[in-house]
Amino acid sequence: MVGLDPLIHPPTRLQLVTTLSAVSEAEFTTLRTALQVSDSVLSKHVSALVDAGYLRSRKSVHAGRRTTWVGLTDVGRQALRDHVAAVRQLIDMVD
Amino acid sequence: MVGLDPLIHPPTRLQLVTTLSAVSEAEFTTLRTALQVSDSVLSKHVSALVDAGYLRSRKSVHAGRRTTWVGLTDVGRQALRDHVAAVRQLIDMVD
DNA sequence: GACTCTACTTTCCAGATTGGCAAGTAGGCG
DNA sequence: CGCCTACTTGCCAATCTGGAAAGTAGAGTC
Repeated sequence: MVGLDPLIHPPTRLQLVTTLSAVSEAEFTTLRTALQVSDSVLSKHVSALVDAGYLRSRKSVHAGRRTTWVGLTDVGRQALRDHVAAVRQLIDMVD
Repeated sequence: MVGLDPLIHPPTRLQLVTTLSAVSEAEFTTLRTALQVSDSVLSKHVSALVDAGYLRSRKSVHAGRRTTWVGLTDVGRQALRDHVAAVRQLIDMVD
Protein backbone atom coordinates (compact mmCIF):
# COMPACT_ATOMS: atom_id res chain seq x y z
CA MET A 1 0.00 0.00 0.00
CA VAL A 2 2.84 2.31 0.78
CA GLY A 3 5.46 0.59 -1.31
CA LEU A 4 8.60 2.26 -0.07
CA ASP A 5 11.57 0.03 -0.75
CA PRO A 6 13.66 -0.33 2.40
CA LEU A 7 16.72 -1.17 0.34
CA ILE A 8 16.48 2.17 -1.40
CA HIS A 9 14.82 4.50 1.07
CA PRO A 10 17.61 5.34 3.52
CA PRO A 11 19.27 8.66 2.66
CA THR A 12 22.63 7.37 1.51
CA ARG A 13 21.04 4.62 -0.52
CA LEU A 14 18.64 7.05 -2.13
CA GLN A 15 21.46 9.38 -3.09
CA LEU A 16 23.43 6.46 -4.43
CA VAL A 17 20.77 5.05 -6.68
CA THR A 18 19.41 8.36 -7.87
CA THR A 19 22.92 9.44 -8.74
CA LEU A 20 23.37 6.25 -10.70
CA SER A 21 20.04 6.60 -12.44
CA ALA A 22 21.37 9.50 -14.45
CA VAL A 23 24.32 7.58 -15.86
CA SER A 24 25.09 4.11 -17.09
CA GLU A 25 27.98 3.68 -14.68
CA ALA A 26 30.00 5.70 -12.21
CA GLU A 27 33.37 5.24 -10.58
CA PHE A 28 33.50 4.11 -6.99
CA THR A 29 35.70 7.04 -6.09
CA THR A 30 33.41 9.55 -7.75
CA LEU A 31 30.46 8.17 -5.86
CA ARG A 32 32.30 8.27 -2.58
CA THR A 33 33.10 11.92 -3.16
CA ALA A 34 29.60 12.75 -4.30
CA LEU A 35 27.97 11.05 -1.33
CA GLN A 36 30.58 12.22 1.14
CA VAL A 37 30.91 8.92 2.89
CA SER A 38 33.87 6.76 3.83
CA ASP A 39 35.19 3.95 1.67
CA SER A 40 33.76 1.33 3.93
CA VAL A 41 30.31 2.80 4.01
CA LEU A 42 30.04 3.10 0.27
CA SER A 43 31.48 -0.34 -0.20
CA LYS A 44 28.92 -1.83 2.14
CA HIS A 45 25.97 -0.09 0.56
CA VAL A 46 27.12 -1.07 -2.89
CA SER A 47 27.60 -4.68 -1.98
CA ALA A 48 24.22 -4.83 -0.26
CA LEU A 49 22.57 -3.53 -3.40
CA VAL A 50 24.59 -5.83 -5.59
CA ASP A 51 23.41 -8.73 -3.45
CA ALA A 52 19.87 -7.49 -3.93
CA GLY A 53 20.39 -7.48 -7.67
CA TYR A 54 19.93 -3.72 -7.89
CA LEU A 55 23.51 -2.86 -8.78
CA ARG A 56 26.29 -4.37 -10.79
CA SER A 57 29.95 -3.60 -10.38
CA ARG A 58 32.95 -4.33 -12.50
CA LYS A 59 36.63 -3.56 -12.23
CA SER A 60 38.64 -2.09 -15.00
CA VAL A 61 42.16 -0.92 -15.57
CA HIS A 62 43.06 2.17 -17.53
CA ALA A 63 46.56 3.58 -17.70
CA GLY A 64 47.67 1.60 -14.69
CA ARG A 65 44.73 2.81 -12.64
CA ARG A 66 42.31 0.29 -11.25
CA THR A 67 38.78 1.53 -10.82
CA THR A 68 35.53 -0.05 -9.88
CA TRP A 69 32.53 0.94 -11.93
CA VAL A 70 29.07 0.72 -10.47
CA GLY A 71 25.79 0.84 -12.30
CA LEU A 72 22.11 0.06 -11.87
CA THR A 73 20.82 -3.21 -13.22
CA ASP A 74 17.47 -3.32 -14.98
CA VAL A 75 15.99 -4.74 -11.82
CA GLY A 76 17.47 -1.91 -9.80
CA ARG A 77 16.25 0.67 -12.23
CA GLN A 78 12.75 -0.71 -12.03
CA ALA A 79 12.90 -0.91 -8.25
CA LEU A 80 13.97 2.70 -8.18
CA ARG A 81 11.10 3.71 -10.45
CA ASP A 82 8.66 1.89 -8.22
CA HIS A 83 10.12 3.44 -5.13
CA VAL A 84 10.02 6.90 -6.62
CA ALA A 85 6.41 6.36 -7.61
CA ALA A 86 5.60 5.42 -4.03
CA VAL A 87 7.43 8.42 -2.65
CA ARG A 88 5.64 10.71 -5.08
CA GLN A 89 2.32 9.31 -4.04
CA LEU A 90 3.13 10.42 -0.52
CA ILE A 91 4.75 13.76 -1.14
CA ASP A 92 2.42 14.92 -3.86
CA MET A 93 -0.19 15.32 -1.15
CA VAL A 94 1.92 18.14 0.22
CA ASP A 95 0.93 21.64 -0.92
CA MET B 1 23.37 20.02 0.21
CA VAL B 2 21.11 17.04 0.37
CA GLY B 3 18.76 18.42 2.96
CA LEU B 4 16.77 15.37 3.92
CA ASP B 5 15.28 15.86 7.35
CA PRO B 6 16.01 12.82 9.50
CA LEU B 7 13.03 13.60 11.69
CA ILE B 8 10.75 13.26 8.70
CA HIS B 9 12.47 10.85 6.36
CA PRO B 10 11.82 7.44 7.95
CA PRO B 11 8.85 5.70 6.31
CA THR B 12 6.41 5.88 9.19
CA ARG B 13 7.29 9.48 9.89
CA LEU B 14 6.88 10.40 6.26
CA GLN B 15 3.48 8.77 6.11
CA LEU B 16 2.50 10.49 9.30
CA VAL B 17 3.40 14.01 8.28
CA THR B 18 2.22 13.73 4.71
CA THR B 19 -1.09 12.41 5.96
CA LEU B 20 -1.33 15.35 8.29
CA SER B 21 -0.38 17.83 5.62
CA ALA B 22 -3.69 17.31 3.90
CA VAL B 23 -5.77 18.17 6.95
CA SER B 24 -5.68 20.56 9.85
CA GLU B 25 -5.88 17.81 12.43
CA ALA B 26 -6.46 14.07 12.62
CA GLU B 27 -7.47 11.74 15.41
CA PHE B 28 -4.83 9.55 16.97
CA THR B 29 -6.89 6.46 16.30
CA THR B 30 -7.44 7.35 12.68
CA LEU B 31 -3.74 7.84 12.19
CA ARG B 32 -2.93 4.56 13.86
CA THR B 33 -5.28 2.78 11.52
CA ALA B 34 -4.02 4.63 8.47
CA LEU B 35 -0.37 3.94 9.25
CA GLN B 36 -1.00 0.42 10.47
CA VAL B 37 1.21 0.68 13.48
CA SER B 38 0.75 -0.09 17.14
CA ASP B 39 -0.38 2.44 19.71
CA SER B 40 3.04 2.71 21.19
CA VAL B 41 4.79 3.28 17.92
CA LEU B 42 2.45 6.03 16.84
CA SER B 43 2.58 7.59 20.27
CA LYS B 44 6.36 7.64 20.21
CA HIS B 45 6.60 9.13 16.75
CA VAL B 46 4.07 11.76 17.58
CA SER B 47 5.77 12.75 20.78
CA ALA B 48 9.16 12.90 19.07
CA LEU B 49 7.73 15.27 16.48
CA VAL B 50 5.92 17.28 19.10
CA ASP B 51 9.23 17.65 20.91
CA ALA B 52 10.78 18.81 17.68
CA GLY B 53 8.05 21.40 17.30
CA TYR B 54 6.71 19.80 14.15
CA LEU B 55 3.45 18.57 15.60
CA ARG B 56 0.94 19.74 18.14
CA SER B 57 -1.53 17.52 19.94
CA ARG B 58 -4.55 18.27 22.03
CA LYS B 59 -7.12 16.16 23.83
CA SER B 60 -10.79 16.66 23.51
CA VAL B 61 -13.93 15.03 24.75
CA HIS B 62 -17.00 14.52 22.60
CA ALA B 63 -19.97 12.48 23.70
CA GLY B 64 -18.00 10.76 26.42
CA ARG B 65 -15.24 9.84 24.03
CA ARG B 66 -11.77 11.09 24.68
CA THR B 67 -9.67 11.59 21.59
CA THR B 68 -6.30 13.04 20.89
CA TRP B 69 -6.03 15.30 17.90
CA VAL B 70 -2.75 15.71 16.11
CA GLY B 71 -1.80 18.37 13.62
CA LEU B 72 1.23 19.96 11.96
CA THR B 73 2.55 23.19 13.36
CA ASP B 74 3.69 25.92 11.00
CA VAL B 75 7.25 24.88 11.72
CA GLY B 76 6.41 21.29 10.90
CA ARG B 77 4.65 22.27 7.72
CA GLN B 78 7.65 24.25 6.59
CA ALA B 79 10.02 21.46 7.53
CA LEU B 80 7.92 19.10 5.48
CA ARG B 81 7.97 21.42 2.50
CA ASP B 82 11.74 21.69 2.75
CA HIS B 83 12.10 17.97 3.07
CA VAL B 84 9.83 17.33 0.12
CA ALA B 85 11.83 19.81 -1.94
CA ALA B 86 15.02 17.93 -1.07
CA VAL B 87 13.45 14.60 -1.95
CA ARG B 88 12.19 15.95 -5.23
CA GLN B 89 15.61 17.23 -6.09
CA LEU B 90 16.85 13.67 -5.77
CA ILE B 91 14.05 11.75 -7.38
CA ASP B 92 13.41 14.13 -10.23
CA MET B 93 16.68 12.92 -11.69
CA VAL B 94 15.01 9.58 -12.21
CA ASP B 95 13.53 9.00 -15.67
C1' DG C 1 58.90 -13.36 -9.14
C1' DA C 2 58.98 -10.60 -5.11
C1' DC C 3 57.66 -5.98 -3.49
C1' DT C 4 54.95 -2.21 -3.27
C1' DC C 5 51.16 0.66 -3.82
C1' DT C 6 46.54 1.54 -4.48
C1' DA C 7 41.76 0.69 -4.28
C1' DC C 8 38.70 -1.17 -2.38
C1' DT C 9 36.68 -4.95 1.26
C1' DT C 10 35.87 -6.77 5.58
C1' DT C 11 35.96 -6.80 10.50
C1' DC C 12 35.07 -4.73 14.67
C1' DC C 13 32.62 -1.80 17.21
C1' DA C 14 29.64 1.95 19.22
C1' DG C 15 25.53 4.41 19.00
C1' DA C 16 21.06 5.26 17.27
C1' DT C 17 16.50 3.63 15.50
C1' DT C 18 12.43 1.03 15.09
C1' DG C 19 8.96 -1.70 16.49
C1' DG C 20 6.00 -4.62 19.57
C1' DC C 21 4.34 -6.12 24.06
C1' DA C 22 3.04 -5.21 28.39
C1' DA C 23 2.63 -2.47 32.29
C1' DG C 24 1.40 2.13 33.77
C1' DT C 25 -1.45 6.33 33.97
C1' DA C 26 -5.01 9.70 33.55
C1' DG C 27 -9.47 11.44 32.74
C1' DG C 28 -14.48 10.66 32.19
C1' DC C 29 -18.54 8.03 33.53
C1' DG C 30 -21.63 5.46 36.17
C1' DC D 1 -14.91 5.25 44.17
C1' DG D 2 -14.05 1.92 40.83
C1' DC D 3 -14.02 0.86 35.85
C1' DC D 4 -13.04 1.54 31.18
C1' DT D 5 -10.86 3.58 27.48
C1' DA D 6 -7.13 5.86 25.29
C1' DC D 7 -3.11 6.68 25.11
C1' DT D 8 1.99 6.70 27.33
C1' DT D 9 6.05 4.71 28.96
C1' DG D 10 9.36 1.10 30.08
C1' DC D 11 11.56 -2.78 28.53
C1' DC D 12 13.67 -5.30 25.19
C1' DA D 13 15.36 -7.44 20.76
C1' DA D 14 16.64 -6.72 16.21
C1' DT D 15 18.47 -3.96 12.75
C1' DC D 16 20.98 -0.24 10.79
C1' DT D 17 24.50 3.18 10.11
C1' DG D 18 28.75 4.86 10.05
C1' DG D 19 33.84 5.20 10.89
C1' DA D 20 38.50 3.36 11.87
C1' DA D 21 41.51 -0.02 11.12
C1' DA D 22 43.05 -4.25 9.46
C1' DG D 23 42.93 -7.25 5.43
C1' DT D 24 43.20 -8.48 0.46
C1' DA D 25 43.98 -8.58 -4.34
C1' DG D 26 45.59 -7.05 -8.62
C1' DA D 27 48.90 -3.93 -11.45
C1' DG D 28 53.02 -2.03 -12.05
C1' DT D 29 58.11 -1.95 -10.93
C1' DC D 30 62.58 -3.65 -11.05
